[in-house]
Amino acid sequence: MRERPFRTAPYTVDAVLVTAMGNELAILLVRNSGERERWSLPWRIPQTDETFDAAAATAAKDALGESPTWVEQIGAFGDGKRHPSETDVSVAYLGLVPHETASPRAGYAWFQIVDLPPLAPRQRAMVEGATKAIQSSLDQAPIAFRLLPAMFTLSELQQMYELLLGKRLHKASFRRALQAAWLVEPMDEWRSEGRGRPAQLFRYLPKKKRRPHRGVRFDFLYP
Amino acid sequence: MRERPFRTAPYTVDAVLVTAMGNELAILLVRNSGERERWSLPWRIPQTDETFDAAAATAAKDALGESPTWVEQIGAFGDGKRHPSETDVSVAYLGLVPHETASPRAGYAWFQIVDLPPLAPRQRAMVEGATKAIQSSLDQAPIAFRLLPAMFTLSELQQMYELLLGKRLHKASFRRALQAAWLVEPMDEWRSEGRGRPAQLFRYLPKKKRRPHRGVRFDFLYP
DNA sequence: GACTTTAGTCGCAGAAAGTGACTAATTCGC
DNA sequence: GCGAATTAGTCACTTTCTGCGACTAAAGTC
Repeated sequence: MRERPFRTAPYTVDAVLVTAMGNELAILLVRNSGERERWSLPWRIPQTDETFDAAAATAAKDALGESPTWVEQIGAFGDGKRHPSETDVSVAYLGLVPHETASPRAGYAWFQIVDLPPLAPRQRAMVEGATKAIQSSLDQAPIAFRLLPAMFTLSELQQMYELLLGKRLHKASFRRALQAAWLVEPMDEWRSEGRGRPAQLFRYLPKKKRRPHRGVRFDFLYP
Repeated sequence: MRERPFRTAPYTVDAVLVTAMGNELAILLVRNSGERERWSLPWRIPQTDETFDAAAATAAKDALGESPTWVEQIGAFGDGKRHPSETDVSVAYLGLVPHETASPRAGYAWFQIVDLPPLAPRQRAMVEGATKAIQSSLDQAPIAFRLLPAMFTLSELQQMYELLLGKRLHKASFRRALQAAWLVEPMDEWRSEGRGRPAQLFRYLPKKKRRPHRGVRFDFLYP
């Protein structure tokens, strides 16, 4: 922590906006004004009486024009690591965005998470925190569903889980577990993807309508 | 957020120190100086160049003379809710303490979590955040083990899980799952608890020595 | 119309979980 | 000293769940 008088709120709210692009997770970065090829997470200094959550939502909307489908605080970061804003503390948020509805505004761009440009140390820590948060709440929260559009095929859902878990799943087992967990509801619509039999569309089942069931465990992996 | 110049670091680090007392979880509070029956979480304003983690550890040591066996940040709290320190932001930490080694210093006392005295709104939010963090990482992190002394009997471990999960477990299933998960290692010691057959002591198995295994799921409940 | 491609289901074999009854080792009451 | 009570620990049976290959279904391609 540096010693100096604080003239404005001495912390930022930073958004780690995540989407699934191709077969990788991607994160939204914004080009630093002035510097040619320096990028950073979208961040914002909360206004008077603006909550953290609101500041994160605003940062996301500035970047994408849309609100994320899932927003979750992942912690406070500081501990001496540098940040573009020069503040001492940053509150980090994870935001999930379906790739379909996610067109970045000018100056913003998606970067695959495995191939990020250099970031300030504190922001790199926040990205790592976000990926950990995704991993750890994958079977507690509807992470996969929030990265998909409202309606999706079961194959799309399975691919999303395979991406997030980093392993292949067996089709029949995946669907059996899905049914047992009452996570999903069939629609009366089908979508034809060119070749092959058309797939039925499903949507995430709101909690209220669920029957009692056991915890989900997508553990079944392919050899 | 109030508008005013900040003269000191405008945030606190607050510790939610949790232990298992009897058959309930309990939290450590400190009596507010001056006020008769007002209590609050132990908190601390980090010194220059003191990390959050270090500040939380110091707050815990001031309270108990011991470091917690598990320390984990649970997020930043603020959003306009009041706090004894009058700062705008608090970074909350969860600390786990085995009840055996936890003798509070003067002015500090354990309160069962179901029966807390009134707290400032922001601190109440932090307590709720801590209980949520415990629930959600119960099967990812060795929460139960960090609330027990280094050596324990399997009955004690089972009781701890029953406390944390809020449901009864079946003895044979519990032990079978425990074995499959390689979480625990038998010692060459037994402890006689008065009446009944003496119980063998176990300890938490350091990660390195574990064999590959499937995710743990203590799901088996009694009727 | 045969072939390819993707969606979706069936059913078996083996693994794991739920459960009650059993054995083991100690203290307590008499 | 000895049986009852108490707690620890295991066994074996039944039910449920999982891994997985093989199957049927419905579209496009040539």
